[in-house]
Amino acid sequence: MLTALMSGHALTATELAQEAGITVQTASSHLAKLSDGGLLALRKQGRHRYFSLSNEDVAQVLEGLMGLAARAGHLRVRTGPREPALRNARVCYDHLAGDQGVRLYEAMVARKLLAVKDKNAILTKPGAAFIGEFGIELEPLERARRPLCRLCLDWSARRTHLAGGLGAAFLERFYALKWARREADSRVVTFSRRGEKDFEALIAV
Amino acid sequence: MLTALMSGHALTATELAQEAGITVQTASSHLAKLSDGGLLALRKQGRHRYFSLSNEDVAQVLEGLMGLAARAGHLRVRTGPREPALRNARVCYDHLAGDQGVRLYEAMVARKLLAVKDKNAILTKPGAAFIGEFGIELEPLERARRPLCRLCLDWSARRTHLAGGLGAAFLERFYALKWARREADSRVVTFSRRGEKDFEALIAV
DNA sequence: CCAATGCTTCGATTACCATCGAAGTATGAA
DNA sequence: TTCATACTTCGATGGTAATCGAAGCATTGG
Repeated sequence: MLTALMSGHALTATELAQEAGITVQTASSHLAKLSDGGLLALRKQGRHRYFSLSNEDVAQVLEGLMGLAARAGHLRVRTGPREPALRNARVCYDHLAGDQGVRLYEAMVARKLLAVKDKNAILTKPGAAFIGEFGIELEPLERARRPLCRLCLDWSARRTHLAGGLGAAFLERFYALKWARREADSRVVTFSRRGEKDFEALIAV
Repeated sequence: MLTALMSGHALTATELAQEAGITVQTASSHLAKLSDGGLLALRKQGRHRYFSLSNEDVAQVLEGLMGLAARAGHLRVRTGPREPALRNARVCYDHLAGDQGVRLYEAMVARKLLAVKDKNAILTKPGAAFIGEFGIELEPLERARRPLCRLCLDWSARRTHLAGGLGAAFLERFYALKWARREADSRVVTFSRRGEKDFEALIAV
């Protein structure tokens, strides 16, 4: 919820609950605590209650915390109880989104397999070697008209993951290796126990 | 423990446990988590393990967090389980120390009843009015040789509270009003239920 | 090699917090 | 008035984390 408020916009309790994937009751209790703690400002407007970060300092500290988390590779956003599977791993068009998608992307950036500049990603030389070792053929992807690497924003509009031809290739490879499969009638991607372990090893630094 | 490490010195697990008022076992588990999280750096030296903040950014973020907490008046340090009463309120020479002592001091600073400059505190005009209303006679204190306002550091050497003639006068007044009493054979100061409430009201902004 | 010191790991207990259904309050619309 | 919407409060539940005693590991000094 705090991350959502980093935009600077004021949001209602219901919107924030949706953002966080929790019920309004739960959100209400947390928002009350955050307000009491002086982190949030409250503006009543009719039957709506708009919450926003109380000042620039709060945003600054959050920015700092997120920076520390990102550097340590611990940006795994703690998922709410609502639809946890969906938040963990899901299909976004034809590539992997959700926590696992974000982790894959961030690990690749951290290991300099991807070079990100101006919201565009480029596969580095070590990156090309990496995907080759993982069993993805680079050539046909490069020949295709589709861009190799694109960045995709999560619904929360805060978390980036890898899309484009390479993103799709990764997911296909996960399917082929039986690391994961797609649930019927759902966007949920389920990792097998074994697959999860191998996936962890793949993205480990 | 993080606060203790803000000094920039590296400290051992045992020292940090003492600082936090917890056992070494508990400290060890927390230190392991903080290290895993990338907040702490570890230097082994013989049978000692020295922990320190891993980099300047961590210190920066902590500083920011403490700033937010201080501004909101929520600097009440979460006390460990060991000797909680002692940490909450105790006698330091002849004035109030522990969380309650710190809160009193910080509330007075926040309300500009005390002006702090260069680690010296001065009672402001509103401050003089405040203590008068509270039933402390200023004149005899000012005539005494003892300094009116002195700042005293907690054993943790991180938390400031009010000492000097005024600090002593406050504690005396708390005794006189039956807000608090000193436990026998102990430095612990116990607030009555009523006294706690009135104390809260006194320091409320 | 043994004892002492510094620290970690294990296991069990306890306290606490998040969570959400249900019910209550407040505002606005019909 | 009555209903609908937005939100909070209450209460019960389950899960999780802090805590510490006991035991284990590692280093040093004798």
